[in-house]
Amino acid sequence: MIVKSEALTARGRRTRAALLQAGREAFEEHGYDAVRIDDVCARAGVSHGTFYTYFDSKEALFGEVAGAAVGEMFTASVVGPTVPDDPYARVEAANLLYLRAWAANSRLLRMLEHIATGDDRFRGLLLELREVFVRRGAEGLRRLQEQGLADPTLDPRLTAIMLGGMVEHFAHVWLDLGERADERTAVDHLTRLWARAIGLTSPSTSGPVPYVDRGQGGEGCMTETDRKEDR
Amino acid sequence: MIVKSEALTARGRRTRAALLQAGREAFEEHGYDAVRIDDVCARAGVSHGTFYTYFDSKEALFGEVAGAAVGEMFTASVVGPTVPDDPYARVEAANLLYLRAWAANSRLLRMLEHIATGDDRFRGLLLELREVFVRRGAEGLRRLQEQGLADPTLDPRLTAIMLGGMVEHFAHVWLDLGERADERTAVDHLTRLWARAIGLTSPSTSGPVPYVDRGQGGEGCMTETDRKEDR
Amino acid sequence: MIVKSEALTARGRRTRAALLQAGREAFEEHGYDAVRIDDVCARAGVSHGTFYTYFDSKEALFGEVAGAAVGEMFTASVVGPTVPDDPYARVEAANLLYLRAWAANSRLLRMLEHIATGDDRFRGLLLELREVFVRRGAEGLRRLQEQGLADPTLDPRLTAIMLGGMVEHFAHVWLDLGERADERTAVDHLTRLWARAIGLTSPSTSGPVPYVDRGQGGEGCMTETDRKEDR
Amino acid sequence: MIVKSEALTARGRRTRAALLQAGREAFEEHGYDAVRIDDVCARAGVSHGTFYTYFDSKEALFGEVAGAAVGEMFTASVVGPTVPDDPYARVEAANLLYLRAWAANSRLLRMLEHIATGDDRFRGLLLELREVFVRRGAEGLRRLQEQGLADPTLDPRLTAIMLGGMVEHFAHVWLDLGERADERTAVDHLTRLWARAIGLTSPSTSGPVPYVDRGQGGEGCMTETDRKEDR
DNA sequence: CATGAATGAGCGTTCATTCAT
DNA sequence: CATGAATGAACGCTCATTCAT
Repeated sequence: MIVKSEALTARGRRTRAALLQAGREAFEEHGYDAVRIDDVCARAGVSHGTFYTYFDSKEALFGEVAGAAVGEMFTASVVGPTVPDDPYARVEAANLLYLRAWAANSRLLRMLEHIATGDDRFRGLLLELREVFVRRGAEGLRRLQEQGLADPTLDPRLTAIMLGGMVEHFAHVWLDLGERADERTAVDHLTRLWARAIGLTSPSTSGPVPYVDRGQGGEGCMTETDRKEDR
Repeated sequence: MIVKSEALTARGRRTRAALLQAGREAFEEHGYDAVRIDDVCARAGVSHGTFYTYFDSKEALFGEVAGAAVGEMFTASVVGPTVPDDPYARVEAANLLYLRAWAANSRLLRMLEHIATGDDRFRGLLLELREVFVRRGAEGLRRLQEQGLADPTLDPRLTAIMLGGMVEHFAHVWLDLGERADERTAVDHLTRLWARAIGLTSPSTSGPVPYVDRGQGGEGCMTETDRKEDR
Repeated sequence: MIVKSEALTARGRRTRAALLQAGREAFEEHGYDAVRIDDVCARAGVSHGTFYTYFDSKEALFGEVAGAAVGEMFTASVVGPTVPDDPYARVEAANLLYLRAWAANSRLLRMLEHIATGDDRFRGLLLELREVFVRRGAEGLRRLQEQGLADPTLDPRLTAIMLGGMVEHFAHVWLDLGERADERTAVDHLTRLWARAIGLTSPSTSGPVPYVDRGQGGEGCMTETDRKEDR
Repeated sequence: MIVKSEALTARGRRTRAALLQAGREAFEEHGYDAVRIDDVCARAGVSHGTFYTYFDSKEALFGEVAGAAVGEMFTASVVGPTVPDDPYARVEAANLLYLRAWAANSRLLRMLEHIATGDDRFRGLLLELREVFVRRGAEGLRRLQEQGLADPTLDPRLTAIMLGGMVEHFAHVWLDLGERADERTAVDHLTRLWARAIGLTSPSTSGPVPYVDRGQGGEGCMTETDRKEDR
């Protein structure tokens, strides 16, 4: 994706940034199709023609906006070294970060998915984004498997796609479709499901003790979570 | 959604059906925006003006097409009584059916998601579809919990959304984004992840024995599945 | 050049003809670039959108208009059998017809020349037009040569191009650039120059006796033509 | 045509000359309409805004470019005193020079013709160019008539226009439309046609003896020229 | 003098929808 | 019922020209 941005003066950089910002807001508010170049220009406080000084087309603008969102996803969802080395805690931290990163870019990423359906240039961007997350997840799982902390019979890539998809999809349902849930409960559930799905065995005892039904009984140390009523 | 279909002659019914079928095909092939009324009419073999005898607008046509797809999803994904009463087997059957039902309607459902973003009428249809599946899943889980076969601390609705989302999202990645995987492996993984995530304890011993790491050691009775290499 | 004209109703045919006529007039009056689709539609009494029911583009409209003009040139400039078999008389008749045919299509043909410069589709039309006239002229000359009535050392094609060009160019100067001359004098001069250039020898004595300077004298039976003063 | 060129520094003169040269090249390569001020500036190595320091508009630039081309036509096509006083030889020399002068300015002159159609300022320039050549031709013919070397019944101006047009038009067909011919043959034909058309009688015997059919026979002292086959 | 950012009028084209026949 | 001609609002994009720095 070639970008019109060589040799800009300070003023030019300001205008370009204003258009980019205005574009991002407009796309988020109204969706790709509903956004008119005029809307973006009005919001950025420039005339119609100025837009084309900085972007070749509406599509090009979206390309940059989406690219920025993708970049933010990458950086925002890295589980830093602050988080303790406990696997469960790290999964939990990752889920939390992912939910939040998605929350910040939800609308744009949905748009990217839609546009990518019919445009190979955007399809590339989308697949790249996806691949980074899939790789990261698969790598994490493989390490756990090697440490004997997770079921070694699971295919790392497939599993990463499936469990990563669980989180992503929930984010969509929660944030875009209005499913009511509080963040803490959501992250707690996601993490427990994830951890147990891969058979995660905590080396330490930190984190909620994963449920293991040790027999046919069915009783155990459960606390009733806030049960959600149907709307 | 009011439908223009009262009192049609036989000929009229045939024309209407042709338009509906043509519309469905056109939407699936080219996507909502790219479809022109002309395309639909040409495919149905009627003149441009005739379209408006049967549908109020392009949107109305899509409404019916999407409604039909939703209906198919409902009927296609009911796990029949043929499947044995084993919980694991029923989850597996449900996953297989859901993957296949999605495969048959993938494009239309993605379109419905997209259109629903900006149109409340379609949003209703989408939420209705989602709700049926969520209810069905939550109900199933609650039953297992009551039978002591699944972790009773999980919120049924939240869990159903998350695990259902896992399947749905994987279907999208697999079918729409071209992730390579064979159906058997996919269903196997989805089912194992699902079953273990809820702490499913098979009353019988049918189905792959769920992996349970019974201690700190990490050895156990696992069979190596066809490990998939990264692409 | 594909034409949008299959299966038109009487009404459609009328509208199309109106647009064609309106287009021709507009092009002739204002030139290709200055003509707006709106102008054409207003003149034809239809709305803007209707234009595109019948023509794919402004260029397509011009293609048909130019094609019609070219067709008229062909038919209008055929020296009929009414003209006596005298070579000189036939050349004269041809020149007169050509001048008049050009007069009727001058502006359009100049536009065709201009557009053809940058567009191969129109270049083809232009070359075709030119070729027909060149062939016709070369053929005529060859016949005269075979009859021993014209200089056999002249290359028929080259000569036809040059003398034909003389007439065409004069038509342009006369009609488009406003050079003042009356038709009779113009045709008379063109014909005499043409005839003498190829060494035409009249078999009969009809027509103005071609000037032949039979020595160094320089006297002869000449009538002073209306001498035109410089402007 | 007022020109922005008073009181330029050396640097200014260089910039102006660069723009002029760049403009000429751009016009010749892409045609008036297709040339963007940006193209010219880029080619001249100056910024967009600088253009308007030296020229009032794109049209003004073309005016100067065209003016220069017209000037070159004037100087390039003067038959110098080197050419012997033989009339035929001088006509031949003039034709050759004219063909070559046209070759050097063909594209620009065609553009001038086109633009002059709708712009009176350029129309003036065009008519001036034309008038100079017409005058020159008419004057030459008049001299020959007075010397008794050419048909005195021909209107000098009209004849000059017609025969001059023959040469000019051939140049166009040859150079712009790609008619194949070699220069020598072309000049030979043009000159023979021209000479015989005005009934030129050579005082000397230099040059190809003009074909004169001196009776009804049709034989004569002709030499077969390289006969060109139809393409 | 040079720069290049900003301007904005202008135009070709699309297509869902209406309606006379 | 079917037809298909007519409608017209809407929008992306171009580019010559201006002007503050």
